[in-house]
Amino acid sequence: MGEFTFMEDGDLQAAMRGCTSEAFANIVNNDSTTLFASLNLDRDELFSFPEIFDSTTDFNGLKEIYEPLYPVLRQQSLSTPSNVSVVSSKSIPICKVKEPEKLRRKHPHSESATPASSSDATVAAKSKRRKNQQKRVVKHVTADGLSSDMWAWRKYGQKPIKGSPYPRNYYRCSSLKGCLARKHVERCSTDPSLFIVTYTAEHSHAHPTRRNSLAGSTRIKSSMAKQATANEPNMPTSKEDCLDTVPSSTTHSMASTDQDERVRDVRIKNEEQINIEDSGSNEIVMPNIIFSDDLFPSLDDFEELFLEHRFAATVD
DNA sequence: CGCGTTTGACCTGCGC
DNA sequence: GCGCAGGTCAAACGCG
Repeated sequence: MGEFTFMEDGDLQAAMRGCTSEAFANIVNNDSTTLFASLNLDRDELFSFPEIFDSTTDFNGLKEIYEPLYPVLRQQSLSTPSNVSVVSSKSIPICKVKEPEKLRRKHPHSESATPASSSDATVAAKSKRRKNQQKRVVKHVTADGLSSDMWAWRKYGQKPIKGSPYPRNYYRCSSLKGCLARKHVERCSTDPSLFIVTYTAEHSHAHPTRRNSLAGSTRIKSSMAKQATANEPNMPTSKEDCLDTVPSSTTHSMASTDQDERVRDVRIKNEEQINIEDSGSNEIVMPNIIFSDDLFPSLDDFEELFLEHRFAATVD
């Protein structure tokens, strides 16, 4: 915490508030110089705190990033309702996502679509939300992340997507007949190691028990992983290879300890709670998780993630 | 036999 | 109104 004494809380808050989409775009482009200019920050000053910029590709990195910021951000969130964007480590992979314009058309009620001018307002007024544009949860996950989905899904369609070399797969919940939950999975065209998973509607039934769902969905998972890696010559395609992609927390879960199960539950919850109303133009990719910029998790969400991870780390 | 995927056809929303 | 693209349906087939 002492590392931040150089910066008054107000300065930090200003910096965080100043992390607009423009600044975020600079992060996306790894343009730190422009980023610091847009944030009105001294680059050298910031780089004197390497823990902020150290390579972090796991949740420990998230902890390292967020822990020093937490009290300040928490205070700010309590005092001001304004949006807060948290600067991610520059080493966290960033995935440029879908066409913003198209998304605005499809999700005219998203914040990013707020008309800035009368002409924009006209355009926005012309746009109509699709009938079935219900609440959506967009996640970017790795192949491992795909395997950790505890729901039972049945594939009902596949479509080639314009502009993407990879097809989109459509799944519906097969745990209960009549459940309206849907999801579609497509490989991120800019980062083939990532998959864009979009959930629509909600399950009309309780979450299947962990063990049962694992035991009952082995076939689903392996086939999903197989599909996920289809059209990708560098990815494993055999069933054995696919099983290799299942994270250890899942593969050994059948005979895991309660401690393991608790940690796994925290990890699963971390993924499940990234609820996004509409997808945005830019997203920050965490390991198995990606946040849309205009849907950036609220500070409360981040706090919960942080506390849960802290707990998980303690258990570990 | 039950439950899964595959895949072409069909439906629907949206831009022009 | 037309065409395009995304989303869904359903028959055929495969697997355990």
